[in-house]
Amino acid sequence: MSVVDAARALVGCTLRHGDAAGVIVETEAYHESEPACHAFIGETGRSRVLFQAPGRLYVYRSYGIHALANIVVEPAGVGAAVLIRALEPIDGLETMALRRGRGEPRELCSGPGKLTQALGIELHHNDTSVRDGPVRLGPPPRGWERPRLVAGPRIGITKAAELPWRFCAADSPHVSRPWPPEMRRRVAAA
DNA sequence: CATGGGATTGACT
DNA sequence: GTCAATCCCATGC
Repeated sequence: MSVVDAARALVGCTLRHGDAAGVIVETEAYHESEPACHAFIGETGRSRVLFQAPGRLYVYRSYGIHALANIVVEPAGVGAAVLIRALEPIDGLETMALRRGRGEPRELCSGPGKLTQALGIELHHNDTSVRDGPVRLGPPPRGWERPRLVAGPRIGITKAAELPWRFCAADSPHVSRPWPPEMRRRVAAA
């Protein structure tokens, strides 16, 4: 599966660490062929995990402060991953609130740095498995309707900023940054 | 070994 | 709207 298809398909799936869990409502795709991806420069100490077989967790420190979580996709040898940018909290909200220092549900996981803090994902989770490891990817919750998706440019990057590789659950109040309705482009749910 | 940049957030004007 | 915090890593000397 291409990393862009994977980014679409991951919206609606669940991410869990211990008792804290949420439904993914926002993702971005990163691929070695474009310069915003950490794998663009090739396989280095940092990007090594991106070239692993699918299903590894790639965690790195951003701006010296935040840990950002990605799920590695594409076959081994191809550097690509999906950044998890926002969750709708569904479990362990009290734990999340303690870690975040604030309790409003929309402030718990509505950003890539916020959700890792809320779930307790740290750098030592880098290169663990999302199937067997402490941080696990799961199917959509029972009875959960697959959301309509909207696509747009990725947030906060300076290179390859034109690619519409950001995917959000339409109208979710838990996305990191909504964009105006006239800028939205509908895409088919994967 | 020194330096610069960054897939962010929260506080402040 | 602006801006600082803060650290890992890649690069260059």
